[in-house]
Amino acid sequence: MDRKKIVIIDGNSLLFRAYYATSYGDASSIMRTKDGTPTNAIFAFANMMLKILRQFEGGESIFVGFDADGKTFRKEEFSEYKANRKPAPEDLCLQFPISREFLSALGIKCYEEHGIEADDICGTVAKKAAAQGMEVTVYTSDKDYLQLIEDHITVELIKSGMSNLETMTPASMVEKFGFQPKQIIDFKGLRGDSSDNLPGIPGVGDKTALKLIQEYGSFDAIVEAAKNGKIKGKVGQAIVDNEAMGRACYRLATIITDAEMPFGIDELEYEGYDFEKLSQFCAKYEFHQYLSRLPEKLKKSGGAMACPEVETVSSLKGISFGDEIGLALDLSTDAYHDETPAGLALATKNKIYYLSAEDAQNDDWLKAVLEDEGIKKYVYDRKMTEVGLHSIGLQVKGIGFDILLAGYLCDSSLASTPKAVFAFYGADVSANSAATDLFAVGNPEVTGKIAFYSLVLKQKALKALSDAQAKKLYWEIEFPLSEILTRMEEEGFPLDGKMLSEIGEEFRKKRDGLEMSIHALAGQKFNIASPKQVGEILYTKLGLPAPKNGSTSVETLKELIGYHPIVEAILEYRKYAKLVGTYIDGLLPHIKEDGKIHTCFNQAQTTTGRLSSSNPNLQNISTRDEEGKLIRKAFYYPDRNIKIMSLDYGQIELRILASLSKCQSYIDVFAAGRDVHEETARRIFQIPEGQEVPSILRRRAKAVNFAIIYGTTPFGLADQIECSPKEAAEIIRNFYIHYPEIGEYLSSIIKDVERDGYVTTMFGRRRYLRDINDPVYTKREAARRAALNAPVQGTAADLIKIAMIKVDEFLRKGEYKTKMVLQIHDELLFAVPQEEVEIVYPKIKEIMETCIDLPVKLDAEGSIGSSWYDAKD
DNA sequence: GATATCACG
DNA sequence: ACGTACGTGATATCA
Repeated sequence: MDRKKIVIIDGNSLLFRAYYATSYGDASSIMRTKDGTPTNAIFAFANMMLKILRQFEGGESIFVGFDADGKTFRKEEFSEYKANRKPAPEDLCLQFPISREFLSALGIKCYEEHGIEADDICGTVAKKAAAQGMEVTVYTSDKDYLQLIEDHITVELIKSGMSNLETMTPASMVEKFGFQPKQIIDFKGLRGDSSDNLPGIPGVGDKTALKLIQEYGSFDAIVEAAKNGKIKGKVGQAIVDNEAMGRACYRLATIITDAEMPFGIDELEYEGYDFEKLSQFCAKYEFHQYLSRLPEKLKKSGGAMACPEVETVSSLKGISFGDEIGLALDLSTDAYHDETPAGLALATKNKIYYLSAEDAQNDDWLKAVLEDEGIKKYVYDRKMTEVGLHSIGLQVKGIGFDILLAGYLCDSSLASTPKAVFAFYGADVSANSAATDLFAVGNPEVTGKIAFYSLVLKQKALKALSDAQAKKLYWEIEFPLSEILTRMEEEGFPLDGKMLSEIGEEFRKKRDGLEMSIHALAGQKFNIASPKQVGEILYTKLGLPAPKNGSTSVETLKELIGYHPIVEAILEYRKYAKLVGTYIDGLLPHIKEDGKIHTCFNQAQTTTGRLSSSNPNLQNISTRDEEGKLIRKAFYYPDRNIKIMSLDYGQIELRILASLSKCQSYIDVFAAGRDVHEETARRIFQIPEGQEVPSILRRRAKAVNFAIIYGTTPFGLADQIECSPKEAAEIIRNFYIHYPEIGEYLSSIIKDVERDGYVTTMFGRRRYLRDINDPVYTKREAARRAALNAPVQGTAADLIKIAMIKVDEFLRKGEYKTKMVLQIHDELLFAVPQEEVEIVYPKIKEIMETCIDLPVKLDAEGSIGSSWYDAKD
């Protein structure tokens, strides 16, 4: 019977080799990630592992031994031991901990222990494994290991570079060295080892040592012979004189093979790599090709989740389902309002059925299943599923779980793709299966997989929600909201393409006129849309003072107004080009036959809990610029009886900050209905009660309030309000003196994120900040600022979502014709028949202001108009 | 596909 | 000495 195989690796030895093999004598140009972390040794090390793992056929074991830092028993015994060694380069040291991370992701066990070295650990494992009947291969570049060689222990000696290996067996040992493996120790006792700073017997070199060993066999016998005068001359005398040193070198060169190990050999069998962990590792360290090079079969299987075959059927006639199925559409994810699904899949735990859209539309059995509320449908992206089914005339009831939303609540930074979400729950979502691209339209296999995983991962997803303390958020906010968003998207928002084009013509004329003037001013034609060419004209040709980063952004250009008339012209050109490109030509193709825009409200996109809007984005339609705002005139209901009503929360984030921090003076400002920026100005700039607040100070105070919410540093604030960082720091200090609870609250957030790695909103929504302890200052600081902002922005997002649910409930219960149509973070838009305005406006305002219980007063104000433009003050 | 710019809260 | 406001999406250029 074949012996089971085990591969043992001297981690330190390999990493050293890997480092020097890939630094090419020039440490400054080694491979690094974008942020500067050196990765060359890890990369070469990983390739070596790949080479080894590729030979695995199943049932092999693998283990890596490392040196721990600090003292070893050898150093204790002989202070000169390895004293000649230069410390490892810093770029290599930085990679030692990464190697542990890598091995963990790869599912390879490693071990290190204070007091002993990697060779003692590897030696012990090797001997134990061999004694248990395994075939052992040890990878190292350290020749000391050769003493371990025996019948079932082979050493792969790594020579120059990384790929050059020399296989050492008992036979090849004798052939190469002229003695047995064990005798390496005797050899070292005599000859010493300059690399470990072991002197051995002075005057005894390779040849003499070899001769003596061949003649006498062992170090002991040689000493004995020398003492008896059998070894003549200087050599014999040197052996006698230096016996103690020789014995010490002998001991030091001896690898310990009976060290204590807290694990058994049977625990080292390779069980495969953790796909998710490894893909995160590869992303983090930018090893973009690595995963695809690993053999598929080495992936740790996701348990009992092998995906059954997909059977394409034309009808569900004769097929019965239990009370739970997975359901998925064959529909591309970012265009579900533009296209209809090619088909759909229904999954049970052991069977998947696929129907083309056409067959589905004509199949009464399918309709019965879809409309049976008792059959719970588990889906990935409930909103898209419903919209897609409706688009081919199918109704669905009993959608019981949306794994996309569940994944989002567990980790808001999770990509909203089936692949990322299923992988998050431990599914095997390899890219190299037959179906390459998840969500490729017209692909029954992929659609089937999505249906299947949506079904079988539901329990895990529920458990994860529970662990993340996000069950309430899920069942009371996100899941009910997804149904509301479905209706909002399907309802759409009217846009008059003809009127939009007319408005656009004005913009186009102005843009084209400006283009002519700019070319005239520059004395040449160039592409004004190209920042590169603009920079060349401004900073090279016209000699305007160039900023050090070469930027041509608004902020930069505004500084340059007055140097040359071309600057203002470019700014204006940019404005009209943006309006035409994004809001005229960009919106027109999105108008559907019903004269409406059907945006997509992405519910699992932002890291803070906000929604986002896309295809097209209706959350960034111009309003600050007067001309840009004209775009909003084209959004109106052709039925002039239907008005557009907007209600928005005033100062929502500051109110939430006041609540979260329980800052009484801030709460009081809102309770009294005062202008918060003015009040802040009064306090931090000490303006007496009776005196008016100068507008410049109100502006500054407003910037300070924002700075607090955004976690700004004095430098950032200084930049905003154009003062010195010193003054800005003084202002911020002053702010915290007047609002101490806010300072304490923000400090507690930092403590939270440093301890937990995440922060939470008032409703428990988490945001993980994985960079919070990153060694790179800018990354760490960015994470800090995001941590300070996330609870505020996220709580505001929770709040308006709750308001939406309650407003929707009110409108439906009262059977109003009023429809909620858009959400823009702190604002809700409604289509309201004139006759309902008087009833719904005050009621919705009330719901928005009272839907959650806070120590601070909330304020929702609204306006109504015939167009979106007119529904604004 | 990455980068710069700019629209919104 | 560094580099410095949070969260989005769409468009154009350029490699």
